[in-house]
Amino acid sequence: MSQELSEQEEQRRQTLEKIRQLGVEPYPAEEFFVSHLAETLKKEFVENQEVQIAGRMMSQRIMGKASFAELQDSSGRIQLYFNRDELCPGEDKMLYNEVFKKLLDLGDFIGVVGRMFKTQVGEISVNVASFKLLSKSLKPLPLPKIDAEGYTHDAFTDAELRYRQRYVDLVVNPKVKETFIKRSLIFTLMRKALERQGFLEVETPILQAIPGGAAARPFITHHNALDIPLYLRIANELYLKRLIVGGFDGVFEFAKDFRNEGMDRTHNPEFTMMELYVAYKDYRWMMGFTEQLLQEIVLGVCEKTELLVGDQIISFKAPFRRVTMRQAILENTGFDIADKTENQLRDMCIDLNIEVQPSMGAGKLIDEIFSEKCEGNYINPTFITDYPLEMSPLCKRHREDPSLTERFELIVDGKEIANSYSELNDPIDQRERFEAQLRLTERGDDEAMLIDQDFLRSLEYGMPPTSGIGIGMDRLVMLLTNNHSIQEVLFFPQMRPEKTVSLSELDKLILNMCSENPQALSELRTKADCSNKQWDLSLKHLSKNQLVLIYKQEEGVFIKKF
RNA sequence: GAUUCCGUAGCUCAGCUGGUAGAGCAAUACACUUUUAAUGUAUGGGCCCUGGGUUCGAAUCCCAGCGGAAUCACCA
Repeated sequence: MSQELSEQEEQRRQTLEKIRQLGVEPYPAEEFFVSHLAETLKKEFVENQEVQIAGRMMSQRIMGKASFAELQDSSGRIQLYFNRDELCPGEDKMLYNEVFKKLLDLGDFIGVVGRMFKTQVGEISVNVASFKLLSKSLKPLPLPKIDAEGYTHDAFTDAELRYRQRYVDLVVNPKVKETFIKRSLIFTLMRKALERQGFLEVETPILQAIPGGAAARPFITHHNALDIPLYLRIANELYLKRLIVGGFDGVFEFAKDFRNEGMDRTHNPEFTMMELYVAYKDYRWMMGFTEQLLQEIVLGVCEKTELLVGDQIISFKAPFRRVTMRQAILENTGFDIADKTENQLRDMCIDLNIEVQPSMGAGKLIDEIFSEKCEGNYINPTFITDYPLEMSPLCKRHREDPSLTERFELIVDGKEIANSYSELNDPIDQRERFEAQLRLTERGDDEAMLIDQDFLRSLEYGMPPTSGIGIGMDRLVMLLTNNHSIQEVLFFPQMRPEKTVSLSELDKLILNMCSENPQALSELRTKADCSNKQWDLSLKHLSKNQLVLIYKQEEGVFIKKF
């Protein structure tokens, strides 16, 4: 697909040619030895030290026989000083006059050998003795500039462009890079903490025949050889529990899960969840473990337990507050949900102006009340505990109240960050709960769970008492990096595909002659003044890009706009 | 899915109640040996998101579509 080139892109291609004509390879193969990173050189300045550095040239200030440029590597930027007569000591000033001044463009990768010095203004710089083009850039980058007062001008801010072309975003917006470095650090810290406990990192299937472990709509795909539908996992819970049955004491997985639901600033179709299962523990133990884990991670990432999210200060200092679901609803609405029937709960929802559907059971109704009226009010980390039985089909009954379960969710900044159970290990109870879910499906709840027979079989062999937790990693990263949209913490958030249809003149001509009303193809052919070959090509192009529809009927072949 | 806002040069944006497309940065050319949002002079660069309509005339008004953002709904 040949896209029209802008003037600057044409110029850069011409420059590329000139470089080749000079005998310089714009994409050399060999290694360029790098001795230092920009940031280290600035932090540990040693006058006259010889260094070799590489990166993108991000600015150029040419002043006749001397010039300054900025080199950006993975660590940051450092200034380069090019002096014509030092760079080209002999008669031939080509390298400076031609290659550096004219043939290098902003964004090009160069490697530089030189010595450290400070300019008169005190800026740490590299006095370049020689340089080498490492890779030519053919597209101009957006070039935000920071002025003396620290204000950024011409910042590359268009969210659509930033997400679609994250590589550009990363080159040009250092804050974005920071976010992703922090993301990685969060994963590393969590992994280390889990390994320190002796837990085993495992991998379980992403393609599942029965999508279980959560209430959500799955993506469906198809396996050709087996000729069966397969689902992208919505959770890995049931597999991790099988491993506990198999005799591991603690297993965890950083799992990409997939849910075929709406997209907005807190939901991406694929997201990352850390799930952990520990044998012989209960949800109370897990609360203690979780608050220690999070406190440790927050300390590691932010160097303190308090952090600014939006305009609120959130403290991750353990212990976190613990509130039962019943208390939470009582606190926030004045209603007591204890011992209420489904109908009473439904009336309660109506009183609270919460929309209800006939498919909703008692559990779902309580969940609605909580998420509508309570969840948003818990800003500091809070464990909400003891959820109603019906909405927690994989969770053990509460040891004191059989209508409740031993479950908690961790709410921070009004949003769920983690969900945890004393896992249900009674196979008969588990089968009944699945069957209850099945009845919900029949009532029209398309998220209720299917019965995973093999999982039940594994429970029948016996699973030790186990506590499990799932932590929404993307949301955790959002919190710890103070980003309020999930797209900002995913390198490549899901976007609608770009329409990259480029049409030839003839394509456009034919397209303009078509309308939503079908017309005979032969009629159109006579109007279009072109060769048969061009005609054929254009039609194929247009129909391939779903711009026109060509179809056959008894009366002949017809064409219409899609 | 609903509502609101947005789509103009490589980037950031201006362009009023319709009348020949603008600025800064970037680009090109020239000058300039410690500058730093370097500077000075000159020059080039636009399917004004797409398709219809109204009009003598549309970047501008109307309709539809595409893409994005925000809010809500759905949803962990």
